[in-house]
Amino acid sequence: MARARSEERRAEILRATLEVIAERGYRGATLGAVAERVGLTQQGLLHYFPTKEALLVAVLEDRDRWDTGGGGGEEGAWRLELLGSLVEYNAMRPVIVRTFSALLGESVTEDHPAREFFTRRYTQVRAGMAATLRAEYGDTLPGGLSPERAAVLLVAVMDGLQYQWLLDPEAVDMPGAFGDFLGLLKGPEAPS
Amino acid sequence: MARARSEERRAEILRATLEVIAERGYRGATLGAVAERVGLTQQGLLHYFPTKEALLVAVLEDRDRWDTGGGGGEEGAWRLELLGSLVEYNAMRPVIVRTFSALLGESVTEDHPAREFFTRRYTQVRAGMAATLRAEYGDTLPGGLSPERAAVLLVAVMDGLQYQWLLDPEAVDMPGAFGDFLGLLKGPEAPS
DNA sequence: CGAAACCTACCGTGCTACCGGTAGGCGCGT
DNA sequence: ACGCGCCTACCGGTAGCACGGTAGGTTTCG
Repeated sequence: MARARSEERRAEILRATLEVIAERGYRGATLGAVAERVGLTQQGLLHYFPTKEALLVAVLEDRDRWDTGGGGGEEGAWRLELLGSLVEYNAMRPVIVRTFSALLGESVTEDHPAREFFTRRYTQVRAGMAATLRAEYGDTLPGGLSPERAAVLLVAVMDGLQYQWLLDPEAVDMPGAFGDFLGLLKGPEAPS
Repeated sequence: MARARSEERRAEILRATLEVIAERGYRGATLGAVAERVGLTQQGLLHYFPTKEALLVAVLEDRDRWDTGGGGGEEGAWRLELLGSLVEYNAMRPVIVRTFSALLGESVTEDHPAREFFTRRYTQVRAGMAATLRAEYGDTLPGGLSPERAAVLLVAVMDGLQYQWLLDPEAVDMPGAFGDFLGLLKGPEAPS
């Protein structure tokens, strides 16, 4: 029972950390703020995660499990049609989007603990997307690009849209815009 | 001479600030680090810019002048072909790209002093792009999108590519990828 | 002389992290 | 059955540092 309670606590803490990072970024986040949100003192929090950085990597690993686990096949093999739904899903989870957009932004700075994570993650995701595209369209997409080159753009559009959407949700229809892009990739439809 | 020297100093300071933000982000940047880089004490620095935030807005205004001034017409009317060159130019200025990518990332957090700047800036840039696209292609792009919808994607691709490129410059050919996207926008070429 | 351009000294705050507790539960030997 | 010791889950105190910012000088130049 104590063990279960402990796991539960850790999950609470991770959720709270996610929120706090969404609000202030990693550098702006403080152990005290996270602790307060789960009803602990800062010292109690450090009992579960020995350092601030440990907390961050736990959040990152959590995410990693989540979207390599739910993604279907082994190497992040998203079905192409499902990508649109993913974006729609994200549009309903602004906190998570904010967290990872903030972290991505910070991660390009020096010695940031999330940098390696994101670097590796993006190469994986690009490879996965490229594989999916190749499986679906062969070596040349309808738009004329190779799967690898299209994959870079696909990822770029997803990230870039998130920033515009976070800054001004009213002005940017994220899922719609992503759909537009998918349309471009698929090339000009023959009939109607 | 003192006046000239002063202006010169301020320019030095802004350049140093840009560098420090590129390395540590705004929140991670410290007045001491900026001061050291221009050979001042932290208090000497505060003589020129009374607060840390004043320093940031100066950097932002500087950028604003730069790329509304150099952009050609009034409302950021970039010629479409020049966008490719801009991306190539950026690929040679990693420090600036890093600075603004880091700031963009931070700006989605709460109470960030750059948030309003980015929000306004993006609406402007989108509008400018849309105007350019409309001038060049009319109300429907070859790819089938309206100028406004294409503008969102254009901006998203530029930003998204920057992050991938900053994290792994070897793996991502930023100008090439952007060229690919422009190709998609322009739709399938008729002849060859 | 007077203003601009600094510097030295200092303050208050906030943050991470360590040290040393304490309270309760649980196994274990006798 | 029961007490002993250990483990988990915390909290109070605080060290140690870095940061942003203020106050008040001092040099330097016109």
